[in-house]
Amino acid sequence: MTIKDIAALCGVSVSTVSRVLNNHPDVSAQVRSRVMEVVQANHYIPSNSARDLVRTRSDAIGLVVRGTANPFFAEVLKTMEAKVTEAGYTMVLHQIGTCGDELQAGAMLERDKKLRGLLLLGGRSDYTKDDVAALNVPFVCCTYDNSYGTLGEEEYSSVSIDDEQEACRAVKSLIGKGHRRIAALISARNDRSISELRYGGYRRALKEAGIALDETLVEETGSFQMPEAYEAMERLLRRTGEFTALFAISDAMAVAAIKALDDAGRRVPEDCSVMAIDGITMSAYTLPTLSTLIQPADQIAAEAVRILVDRIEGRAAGRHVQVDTILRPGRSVCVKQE
Amino acid sequence: MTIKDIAALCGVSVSTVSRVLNNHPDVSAQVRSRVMEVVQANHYIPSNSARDLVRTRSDAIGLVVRGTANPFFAEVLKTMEAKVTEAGYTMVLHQIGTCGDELQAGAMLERDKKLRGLLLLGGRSDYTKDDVAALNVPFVCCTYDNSYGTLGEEEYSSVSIDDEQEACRAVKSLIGKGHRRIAALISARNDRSISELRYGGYRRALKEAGIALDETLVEETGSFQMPEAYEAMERLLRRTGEFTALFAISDAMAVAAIKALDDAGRRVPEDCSVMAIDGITMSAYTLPTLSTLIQPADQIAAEAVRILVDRIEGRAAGRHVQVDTILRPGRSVCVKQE
DNA sequence: ATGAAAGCGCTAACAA
DNA sequence: TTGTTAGCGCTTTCAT
Repeated sequence: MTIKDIAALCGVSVSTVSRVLNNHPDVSAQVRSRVMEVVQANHYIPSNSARDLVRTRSDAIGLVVRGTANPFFAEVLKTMEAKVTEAGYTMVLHQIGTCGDELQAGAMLERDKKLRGLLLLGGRSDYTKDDVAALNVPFVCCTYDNSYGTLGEEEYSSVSIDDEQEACRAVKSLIGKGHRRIAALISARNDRSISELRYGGYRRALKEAGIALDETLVEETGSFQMPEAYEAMERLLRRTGEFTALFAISDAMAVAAIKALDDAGRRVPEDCSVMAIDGITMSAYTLPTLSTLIQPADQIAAEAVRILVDRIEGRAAGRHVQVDTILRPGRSVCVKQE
Repeated sequence: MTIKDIAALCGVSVSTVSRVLNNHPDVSAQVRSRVMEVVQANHYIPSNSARDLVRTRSDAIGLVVRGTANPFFAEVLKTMEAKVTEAGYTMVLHQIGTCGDELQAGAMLERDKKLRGLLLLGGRSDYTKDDVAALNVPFVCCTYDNSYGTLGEEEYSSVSIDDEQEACRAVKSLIGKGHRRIAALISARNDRSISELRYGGYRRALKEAGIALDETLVEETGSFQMPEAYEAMERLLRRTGEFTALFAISDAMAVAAIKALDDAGRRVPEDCSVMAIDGITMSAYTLPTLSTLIQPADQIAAEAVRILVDRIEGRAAGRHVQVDTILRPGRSVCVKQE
């Protein structure tokens, strides 16, 4: 069933049908309702391929999300959609797996949907100049920047928290409670991800407090999933129990770690305080509730859209915004017991 | 940059470039590498719109997922993708919001991507004949069936758990531990969703045990989110404390309820046992770990793909499979205390 | 092994 | 207000 069939069925031309379908004003009410009737009756749906192909320009902003599982992204996404609409654009969402290439996906979307700009959520931090050459529209990296890459400040935009700084703050809050033996649960020491940045903050906090780094207190999970975090925590506890606090680079990992501690007979926070970064909804409903630094999803989303729209409309060059986290006190941290 | 530009740049015809891009055999190695070179150098990406438009048939199976937030869907999705590939098809994923229309989205995908079949994950349970008339390929409803609709058994396929039956089983397990005052946390009594089905199972379990239904023990959350579940539990506790066990229709709701109970000074499971249905990863890492009936994601996914492929290849009519849940014992249930 | 040309379904000039 | 028509970028016969 094509637009031609509908036209024939109605006894009008394809352009008239097209006009009805696209809400163009100059169609008589009679013809309009007759066409709609036939469209409904035949369950006709226009081909987006044909539409996209013929349209030379759209008001679409693309959002490429990497990693479906991340609950934090769901919140960001919601606000982004609202802000994009508010700015008079439409949003085209595209999800890819953890191993997908967000720049390639973005380039395809740009091509197919004639995008005006691109929002990248949860991507890699090591783009090269050649990588981004595939993109011909402005783009904003959300929740990460190009810390490990070769891009100049002017060549892209970003909105994120200062991962190193905030991790440092989290660990210092633990130190402020009298803790000096502080373990760390990270995904990997050198994976060019957020983990590496936050691990750096952990090390700086210790250093600035005059505490020597003890590598036996650091455990790598190899992923951001709860089962792996639980197992890593078991390994750490098997190796040493010599710590009174734990810093985890994500909420999900912290919650799994709390269970591992509990299973090993160590109460949280009495025997071990636990502090994390993320601030997802779930960790506010677990027992004990998690003490964490919240990444402000709404603010990140709003800022990202604002920057992108500014760039699209020619009002700005590459801009880089770092938003502050907000401390969400839970019940997983207490002052060091004697 | 179009295929024409690439052709011109290489000094060959568009058909030759097309052949290279689609890995057709009859192109000389020389020409092939030259074309690839130019494609790379110019970051050329073919237009999917144009491709989809001209292709009359594909090997694509569409998957429409309703509700991004659901962590259970992520697991199902993964297995589905694997099974679809294994069967020699490619998968096209399309996510829609909770308020989106999965049948309309499916029909669009079918049109655009020339689908051979459709997998529906997390949709409504009340399709009418006219609703599904928009679909011209076989489809399988996953995690739900058409309990409230008007479809005949032959008109569609489904893979799900028996929600009423499994809820009944969950509540009976509580009764088996000596509980008779069992509260229920549901999303709504009559929302034509899984909640209504599971609430029916709750009522039947009570009835078959000779326990009168006490509506004051039933609380509606109005959503499947944790904050709403927590608030609903607070309302319930404010109204009455007269129960020794709680049945929640989902894991996430149960975890939030446990916190509400804890905040009200009621220990789980000593003062109140909690039992749910879902079996998501998260609830195995909260304290106390949740006792729940697991929906076997892998099995549901595998079964759904198998049925769909059978239908596509003409080997079967509408088929309806109900898979059993698996009890995952946690620490949230114990025998009734005196 | 390569090229020429038709046409997928639609929108948007341009005509009438 | 309505119809005619030229492409959008690509794949695919059919020639060569």
